[in-house]
Formats: sequence, structure tokens, C-alpha cells
Amino acid sequence: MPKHERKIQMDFYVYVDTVVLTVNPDREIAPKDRLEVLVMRRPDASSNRWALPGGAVKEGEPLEDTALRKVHEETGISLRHKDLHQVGAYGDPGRDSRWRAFSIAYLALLPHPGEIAPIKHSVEARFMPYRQLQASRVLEFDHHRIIADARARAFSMLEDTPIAVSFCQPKFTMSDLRMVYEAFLQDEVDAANFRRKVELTKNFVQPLGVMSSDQPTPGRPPMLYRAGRAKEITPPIRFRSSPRKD
Amino acid sequence: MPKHERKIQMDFYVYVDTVVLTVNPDREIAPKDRLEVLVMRRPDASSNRWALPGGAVKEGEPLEDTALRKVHEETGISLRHKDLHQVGAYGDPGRDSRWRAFSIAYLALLPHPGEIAPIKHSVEARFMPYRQLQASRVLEFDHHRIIADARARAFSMLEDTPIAVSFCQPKFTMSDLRMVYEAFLQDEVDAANFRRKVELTKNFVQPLGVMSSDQPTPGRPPMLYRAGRAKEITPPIRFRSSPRKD
DNA sequence: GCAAAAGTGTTGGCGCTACACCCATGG
DNA sequence: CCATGGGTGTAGCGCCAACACTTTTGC
Repeated sequence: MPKHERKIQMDFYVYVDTVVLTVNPDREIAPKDRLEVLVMRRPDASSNRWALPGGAVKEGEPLEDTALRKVHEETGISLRHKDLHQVGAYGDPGRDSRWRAFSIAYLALLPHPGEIAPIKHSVEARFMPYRQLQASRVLEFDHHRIIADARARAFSMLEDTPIAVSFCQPKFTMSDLRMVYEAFLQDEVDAANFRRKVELTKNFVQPLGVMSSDQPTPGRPPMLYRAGRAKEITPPIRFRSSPRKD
Repeated sequence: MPKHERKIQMDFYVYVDTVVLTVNPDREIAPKDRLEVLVMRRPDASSNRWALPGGAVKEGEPLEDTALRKVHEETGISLRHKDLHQVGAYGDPGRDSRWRAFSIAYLALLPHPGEIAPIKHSVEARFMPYRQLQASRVLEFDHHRIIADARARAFSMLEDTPIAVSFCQPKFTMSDLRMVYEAFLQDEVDAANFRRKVELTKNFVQPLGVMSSDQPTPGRPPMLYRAGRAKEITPPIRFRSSPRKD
């Protein structure tokens, strides 16, 4: 690593970009379109150009602090350290046409805010469906690749950590939790088997005897759960894709 | 990301460090101790201090090129782009006591060189057992954490890509391949089930005629295989840890 | 009002597949 | 002694059906 060499990298920039993912619980929406990404539009940017929240690392500032700071500055959303997971580093020459720019990408998981978060900042920020973003390539730089990598990493974390509850409200139903997996799997999951797998995993969720008396919805009132204290899922929750028709 | 702001990051350094992993096929060695890491000792470093090969990114140089270049310069080993996989970025203030240093870590998988590679460079380089490195903390900076992350990433890649063959010679036996998994699993694997799982995966390996006519070893001569052309393993090869005694 | 229908959550069961463990055979 | 192949019991799970509990609809 660092030998005692001269400082020759004065034109290098180090940024942090954060992919804030959420799952829209609206049952009207198709499972594939429930996954949403927080994006922003810069004041000076051309219309129809969106970007991930992010910015330059300050001197003496840990990378995760940069992520939290820029997301708050640019979208008004306050994340916590425990919500952040590193996705990777992006540093190809030419990914930024102006200068050599490195970006360390983070992933954050957030319960869905009921409405588009009221953002009173100079920049416009909102959640947009992941699939729509990938279909119409409106993101700057290599941010399409970054959000794709972030989604893949989030899905693998769903399999062997209880992180899916991060997308849910403090009290949630089994269907809420299942819809998180469906959003990332981009497919439906058998409700019966899902329940069994979750309940057999010690400390994944904790039942709260009560029924949800929210809005009167049709159907049997669901049981409510809250997050357990498990840090990992053993055995991992996997969903086989093999018996699908090929 | 990059706004039009002044250049304020002149004291930031961007490095690439590479974790070259290999599996020692020596049957005398316990499975847990077969995993080895390529480390080097700097000429000016105090004795007993080792580090991963790596160095600063040059202007206009892709990150992976930096990895290949520094590994070659410092250890004489020539890697290929396809051997490289990114592990992550490390940028905590204070990880380098001299200045703010970011390091992007890569992972490379290499067949075991029969002998410690004869390195005729100014720096001393060699493979050392992973477990021994982690037990005696002789690595510089946060390289202990980096090699731990690299090992975890390699293991997850073993499960759903045919990358294990990267650790083997061009022609290998089923036992050679199985020992790769055992090295990362830190446990033994049933030979019969392993064979079936591998053979049922299309294009994972390709059987050659027969017989290793190497050294006459005790036991029945094994079949020889070479790498298939599959890019991923479906379904993934998993090894359950549940029915072990707890 | 009341009954039927429709919608959602929950439980149970059948059958297949994967695999851990064991054993037989071959070189 | 190691490689290879076969066999068996069991756990996980995909799939389906039944049942529970509610709101909505029809008369």
C-alpha cells in the first residue's frame, strides 16, 4: 500500500452515493413495481435527469457519515448508521466526464413513507419505482448499474438476515413481510410456506397476539408481529426458482 | 454527486489492495489450514509486518488495472482481469495513520503454485495460511478485516458460480474440487453427495477420459475433469450446517 | 336486516426432491 | 487406501385444499 511516495493524486474525487430502497405496501400495485428508489434532481440539472443522493467526502469524515449527511441535506430523510450497507466502489475512468471520480455506494433500507416525503429543500427528491427507472434510463453517471447492484445485494441479505423487517412498520403483518420478499424476488411467494419458514426461524419475528384494527379491510384480520432480535437467519430463507417452467 | 465545487480533497489517496487466495492441495494439511493468502513484506517495513499487495491508482487507470499491476510488481504473479472480484471499499479516517487513505479491495482466486513462487523482487512475498494470519495479527492497517471479507465473499461465490475451478489446475480430480469447498467451509464434505451435485450441474465440469497418471497414489485412480463453460450454478450448491450437533 | 358471496389470513396434508449418512465395489 | 456408485431415511418445501374471520353485495 502506501509507500513514501509523492502526492500525485490531486485531481481525484471521492464521493459517496446512497441507494435508499423502500417497498410500497399498496396492494393495487403489481409486486414487480413495489420496489422504489429515492432519487433527486439537481437544481442545475437538465429536466428528466435524476441522480442518487450523494456527494464528496469531507476531510476526516467516515464514509457512512457522508452518506447520512448527503441524504439528509438533499432529501430531508434521516437515516441511521445501522441502516447502511456498503454495495461497492465505482471508479472507472470516464464514469464522470469532468474528472476522475470514485464513488463508494451504500444501500439503505427504509419503511415506506405514507406519502412522498415532503421535501423542503432546494433540490427535488422523490421515490420512483425501480423498474421504471431501469426501463427509462434517466439516471446520471453509472447510477443504473449502482442501483442494480444494490438491489442484488439487498436480495441476498433478505435470504440470510432478518433485514426484511427494516422495510416494515414497527408493527407489521405476515403479508407485509412477505410482500417485501416478493418485491425483490419479482415474483409471488406461497403464503403458507412463507409463514412456516418465518415462524420456524428463532427470533426472526415476535408475535403480538393482537389483530390489526387499522382501516376495516375485507378478510380475516391478520396477526401482528414485531421484529425479533435475531441477527441472522439459520437456515437461510431461500426461494427456489427451479420448478418454474423454463 | 459531483456538484461544481472547488477541489478540496487534495490530501486524499486512493489505493487498491488485492487478496490473492489459493488452496493448498497437500493432503497432509488439515482442511482448515489449506486456505492461503498472498502477502508481502516491504523493504522498509519492520520485520514481522506483512501487507497485502497493493498501491496507489494512477491517473486514468482503471481500478482493476491497478490491482493487476501492483500484484505483478510486488509479487511477480500475473493475474487476469477475469480473476478479479471486488470485495469493497475501506476508508475510515485513521486506518492509515499518515493521511486519509481509501482502499478498494479486490479478490483473486489462483491455483496453488507448487512451491512458494520464486519471487525475484525487492520485496519479499509468499503465501501464508489464512488461519495463521488471523491468529497472529501481523498484517498492516485493516488488512485483517479485508482478508476476512474476501474469504466470506469467495465462499458465497463458491455456492452459485463455478469459480471453485479457478483454484484448481487445468486438469483436476473431484477431490481437488471438493477440497476447495472444504477449505472455505472449514469442514469436510461428503464425497458421494458432492460428486452428484457437481455432475448434475450442467457445464460445471467436463469429464476427460480417465486417470491421473501423476504420482501413483494409494487408492483407486481418480477421474480427471476440466472446467465447463457454465457461468453460474443452478441450483446453487449449498451445504447445510443444521444437522450438525449443536 | 339477513343470507350469500367475496376477500384475506391461517392451518393441514400430499408428494416430490435434496441430501446426510451408510455401505458395497473397484482399482 | 481412495474413488466411485448405490441405497435409505428424513427434512424441506411446492402445491393445493380446507377452514376462519371479516367486509361487501343482493334481496
